[in-house]
Amino acid sequence: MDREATLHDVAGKVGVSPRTVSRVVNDEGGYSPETRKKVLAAIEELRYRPNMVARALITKRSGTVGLVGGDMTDPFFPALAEGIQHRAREAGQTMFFASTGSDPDRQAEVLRSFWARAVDGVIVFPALDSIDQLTDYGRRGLPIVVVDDLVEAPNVACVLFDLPEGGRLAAQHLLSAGRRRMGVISATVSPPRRRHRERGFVAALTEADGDHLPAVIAEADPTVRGGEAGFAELLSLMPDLDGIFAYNDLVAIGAMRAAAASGRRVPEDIAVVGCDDIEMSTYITPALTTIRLDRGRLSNEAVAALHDLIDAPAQRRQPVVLPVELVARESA
Amino acid sequence: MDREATLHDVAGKVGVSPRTVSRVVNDEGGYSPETRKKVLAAIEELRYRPNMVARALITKRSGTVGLVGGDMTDPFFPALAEGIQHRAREAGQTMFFASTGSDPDRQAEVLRSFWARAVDGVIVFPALDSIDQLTDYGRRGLPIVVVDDLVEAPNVACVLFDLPEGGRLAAQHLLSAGRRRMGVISATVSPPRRRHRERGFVAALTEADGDHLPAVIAEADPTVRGGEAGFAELLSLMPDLDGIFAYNDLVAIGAMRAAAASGRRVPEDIAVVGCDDIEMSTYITPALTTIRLDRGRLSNEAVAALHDLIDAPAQRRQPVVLPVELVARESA
DNA sequence: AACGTTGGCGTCAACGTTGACGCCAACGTT
DNA sequence: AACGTTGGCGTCAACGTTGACGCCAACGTT
Repeated sequence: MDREATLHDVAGKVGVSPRTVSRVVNDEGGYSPETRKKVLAAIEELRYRPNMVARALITKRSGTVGLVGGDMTDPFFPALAEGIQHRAREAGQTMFFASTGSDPDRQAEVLRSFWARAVDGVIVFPALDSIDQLTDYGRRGLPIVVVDDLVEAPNVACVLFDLPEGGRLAAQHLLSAGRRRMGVISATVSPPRRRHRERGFVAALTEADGDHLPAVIAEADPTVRGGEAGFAELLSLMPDLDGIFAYNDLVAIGAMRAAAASGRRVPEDIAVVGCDDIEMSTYITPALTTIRLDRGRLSNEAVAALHDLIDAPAQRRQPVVLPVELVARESA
Repeated sequence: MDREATLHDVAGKVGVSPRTVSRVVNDEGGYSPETRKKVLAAIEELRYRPNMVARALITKRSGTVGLVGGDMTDPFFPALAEGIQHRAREAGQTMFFASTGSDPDRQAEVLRSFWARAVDGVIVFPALDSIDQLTDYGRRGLPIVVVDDLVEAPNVACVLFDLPEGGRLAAQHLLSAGRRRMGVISATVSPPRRRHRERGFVAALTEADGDHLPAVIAEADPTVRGGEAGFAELLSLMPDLDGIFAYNDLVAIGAMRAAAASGRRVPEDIAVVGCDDIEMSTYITPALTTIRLDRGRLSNEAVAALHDLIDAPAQRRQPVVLPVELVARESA
């Protein structure tokens, strides 16, 4: 438990200046092959590791990225965090993680703490009404990748799924299964400007021919329990409901449970389409028909966009839009 | 996007030395109320935030904790990470996260990177055969909380669930439901020294009176697919199997699926008990009987143990053992 | 032979803090 | 009146790096 070795210790051992050791450590060049060999040997022997804190203080690069999520217990999230963490590690970076519960104040606190720790960039699942915060940090020079929203600001890049298309696919699937009286369960954590799924769904219904009714819309927490409540709300708006498009798979599962509890069969009486394609959706009975969002793809694109932003700030870039697909199983 | 304000800027504005501003920022005392007020006003106006990197360089405290997990996509994990992150944030700390896939080399890499970034401590779900690593870092002065294993070393504290009791509860439940030919699906990622569930289960069977057979044991990945494979393996060892205790709920779900696919009914033909009590277990059909591990409790205890260790290193402490309970649902 | 270039270093200062120490005026104590 | 204490600061150095710069010997060029 003695002190960690520093550049100075290595330099002393080899008989060169710390600056030369630093050059070797960073592969800067400007040293002879023999010096290099001796330095590397001393590094090995003393188990020297560069102190990232000291390095960060002067370079303003800490080798860290922050992930700001809504709620880790949302089953959509872990695979994403895992992917992002992987990619970041491949780039030699370590990942901070914090969740906001979609609360803008907590998001502000999280961003402050990340910023004070000199993160090189952050990937954010924005909390409610927090665009100004993000714009502000972008202007102050923090590279930010925003997921699932469009933010126009310096140092901000956007990566989103084509959720309107997801809504359209869900609507078409339900329509072609003969459903005529449909409801959407939206999420309270999703502000109006981010209701892309819902917009796509409603638009597809509006555009389609046929005798179907316009969709009714309920709002709920994005959880199984929320789905149960959302189902009840939809039912009160349209008692003979025959199709549901849910904000995510958890909500869809909740809706299916509530449907079963009310004596309705899924999909015979009510067809249900979810969104996300979490693992559970395959294992549930009936297996859930859903809009698949490719989380591996999202992780890759988000990290790539962030590194882009870090390497070449100031440059404008187009939002990255990721395709979605409908996975037909048993529930619709 | 101009430079961030520093102590120096605040000091200049107020007309005191940076050291005095630092004293105010850290509530050290040694300044007059009027000075304090002026300093706070200037801090507000300049939007000054202490630079944690500079602070960490000299205090050797970075205000960060690291969480080293096996795999974020294991549904047991997110609630835990969420809880830990919460508690850490309450203490003003930011959380690093990295997963190892239970690979000791990756764990080594993760610990190196955390250490280089001066984490104040880490909470580790140890990878296979990685106790020496942990002992080593403990000796070098890193406070470590190890989950679900016993490690005797300086700066290392242990928090574990009473898994032997979990195994015992599962065995008793299956026995009292009349099961006589039982199998255990263990996990490949769990080294022999950490097979507490299995030991408890087998011990309870051995101790119990009756005409039941000794348990057969299969090994599998701790996933649904693993559970399916584990079921097949158990069946090949004991074709008329009537009870299963699975490493975790995912494995139990896999076993139930394989049982159904083979035409067996759960629980009538084969009773299945899982372990963890993940959310999905309530929603699956049949709902899973399982050993509940209280993850909120684990988060709290782990963070508390870590802060204990950080505040008073060197001191010996007892492992914290958390109780478990059996939740009877439909599958057994 | 005189010159410019370059390889291989070293020196110094700085990043933004805090620990250690010192100083002085104001005050209380004897 | 002389003294010790304490409140309220300031100064300086250090944490472990890297950027900027300079220096010198060795070499190639004309």
